[in-house]
Amino acid sequence: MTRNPTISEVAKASGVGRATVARTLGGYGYVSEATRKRVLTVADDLGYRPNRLAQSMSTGSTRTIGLVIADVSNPFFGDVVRGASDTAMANGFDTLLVSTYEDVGSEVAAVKLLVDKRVDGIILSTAVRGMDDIGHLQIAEQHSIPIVLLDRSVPRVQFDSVIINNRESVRNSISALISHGHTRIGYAWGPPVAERPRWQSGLSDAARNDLWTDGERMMGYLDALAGEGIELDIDLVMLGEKNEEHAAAEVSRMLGLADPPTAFFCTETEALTGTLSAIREASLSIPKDVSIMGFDDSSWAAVFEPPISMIKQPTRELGVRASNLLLERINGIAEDPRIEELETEVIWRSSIGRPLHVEK
Amino acid sequence: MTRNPTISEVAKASGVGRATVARTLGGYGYVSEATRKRVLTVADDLGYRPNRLAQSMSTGSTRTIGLVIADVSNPFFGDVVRGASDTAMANGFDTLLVSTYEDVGSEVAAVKLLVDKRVDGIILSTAVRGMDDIGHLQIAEQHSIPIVLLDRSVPRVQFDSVIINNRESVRNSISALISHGHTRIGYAWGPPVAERPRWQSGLSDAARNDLWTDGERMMGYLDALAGEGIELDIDLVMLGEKNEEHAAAEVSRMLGLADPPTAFFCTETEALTGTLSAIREASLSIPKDVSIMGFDDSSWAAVFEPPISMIKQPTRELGVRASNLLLERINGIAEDPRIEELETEVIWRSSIGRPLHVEK
DNA sequence: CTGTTAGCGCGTTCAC
DNA sequence: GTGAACGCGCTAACAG
Repeated sequence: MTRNPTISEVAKASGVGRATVARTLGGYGYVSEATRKRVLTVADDLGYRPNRLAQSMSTGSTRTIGLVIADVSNPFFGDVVRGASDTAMANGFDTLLVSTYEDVGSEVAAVKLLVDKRVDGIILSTAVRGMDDIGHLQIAEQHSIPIVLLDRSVPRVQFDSVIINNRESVRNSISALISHGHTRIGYAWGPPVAERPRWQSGLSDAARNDLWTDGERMMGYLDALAGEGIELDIDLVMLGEKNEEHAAAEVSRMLGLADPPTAFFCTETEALTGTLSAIREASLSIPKDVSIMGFDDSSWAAVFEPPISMIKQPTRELGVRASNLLLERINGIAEDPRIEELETEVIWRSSIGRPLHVEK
Repeated sequence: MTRNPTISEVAKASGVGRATVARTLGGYGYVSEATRKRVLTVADDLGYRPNRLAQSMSTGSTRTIGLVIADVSNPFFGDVVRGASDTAMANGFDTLLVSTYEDVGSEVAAVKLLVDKRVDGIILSTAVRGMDDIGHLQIAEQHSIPIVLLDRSVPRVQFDSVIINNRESVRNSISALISHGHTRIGYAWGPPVAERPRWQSGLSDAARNDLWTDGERMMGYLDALAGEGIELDIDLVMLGEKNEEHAAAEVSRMLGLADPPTAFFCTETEALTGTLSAIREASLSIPKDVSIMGFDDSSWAAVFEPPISMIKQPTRELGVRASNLLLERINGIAEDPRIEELETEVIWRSSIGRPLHVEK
């Protein structure tokens, strides 16, 4: 009848000491079978529920991991979260989720909060780029809370990371487009304008290495062009805001060029829908007039008319791996930081053809 | 240099009592400006971080809410989670997320866990149907942890709930299809077979009222048919497993009937892609041969050929409202349980036409 | 204004 | 086998 029976109420009600109750309920130490039974039934009758907060206070472990990502409502992250939290849960951990919307300030606040809540570890898809401050990562480290980086690494520091072979997969796909005869390939979307000097020519690979997912993909595009001796035409790269509307506008712009693209490579789902929208608007047909290739396979891509070729990421697996790395760290398996690079898979469908007017 | 400076280490280092430090750091009570400054800088130098666990232990509040849903990787829930957790975070709460995959056992475990972790409230998209046990909801109640039901209510008990006007929106859309001349309307997908006797004729509305999202939608379908004097043909309803493959198989089956459907209503995204896949397979064209209507608008539906008509739910708003209701409860605003029913919006696109062979 | 002290609920050592 | 007692870090009375 009391509202939140504690361990000592159970003790009182069953006529034993608190420690005995703690032992039976905790399943450790010696307890006579008789009293064990009794305590158990009494606890059940009283509706006893252990207070995990108090447990955490004395054990120093919350059995909770923090998951900091850009945006849960983005299908990519939705799948990542699923993989990560399922794996965590299967190991007795639950997950505190925070979305940062690519805002470094929010990320810093989130990590601090998670540290304060004493999570046992953090999986982080960081918003940090280039030379941004990483004090929050150090705070976690200082509290010996392990961090695993997901989808985006921070080359300056060594953390366990799980990433995708972005650069290589884009390079290969673009090369394939080129071997189909395309030389004018529109690209939606590119990295932030602020990073432009970094991926454009004149930088060492080492400097370029401190790039993000989008930077990596852009590098793949550049690699492929360079490999085939095609010069970069910056007019074919979408810069600026990253949303469907802007993608549509930029693709429209490109289609209006004197020498328009005969193919488009889209690095995200929204970039793809924006592109498709612009192509639709221009009454062009795929793949007769333009070829299309996207990133992140979705079920609708297969039923689209025509079905769209996609680079498919092992999205859920990304989360699973991150959780596993984190759990190993939490369990004190202290090796050197590991970086796992997962492979993408290209799903060829009929959205790719030969350009109408092959350049001489 | 010590690893996790506590409040008393800060006290020692700044030559004052623990309480004074607690007051300055906690920002309550009186502290002279001079000592305040000193304590603050000392705390900063030491890299002091409050232990939220300890705080929660003494205040009895964790500033955390639990969010129990079916599946984060489902775009619908992804958006719900976004709305709910953003709203919570804006109010200083973070969210513990658990997916149940529609398994009641997982749900029960999740709720118990959240209770044990002493979350301040729970938002629950329950897997409970019909007369399933709801002991876990009572456990939470007993610990005076408020619960807000989301997307699915449990009519037997009174909880704050945020739901969609499923029945009405489906009824209206089906009626519209009928007024276009369709009388054979395929339905993918229906409620579990086990519930069949409940939504089929012969039951009072009260009994039917204890249905789920899918049951509600099915009722809308039945309402519309009944309103136009069309008899239910159970062959036009997809039952059984709920996934894309089975949807495709069922739609193929329906298309093979002597008197096949001239329109399809799809209650979920996967049901829709499965349906589109089957239609593609059969080389039928939309809307000439068959009309299509879906639930849950997605960005690709607008760029599809032809663009697909959709019932759009205020998905994110669902999460926002749930959070707001929960926060009000947490803040002790104790009114009677409220049920908020949100409106859907129908987005008419060109996937709907007149049937080729109008029934006489 | 400031320091002392008693909890919060549980894990755990150490005698009995 | 079992119970008493201390500590985890912090909040909140209560004296001074």
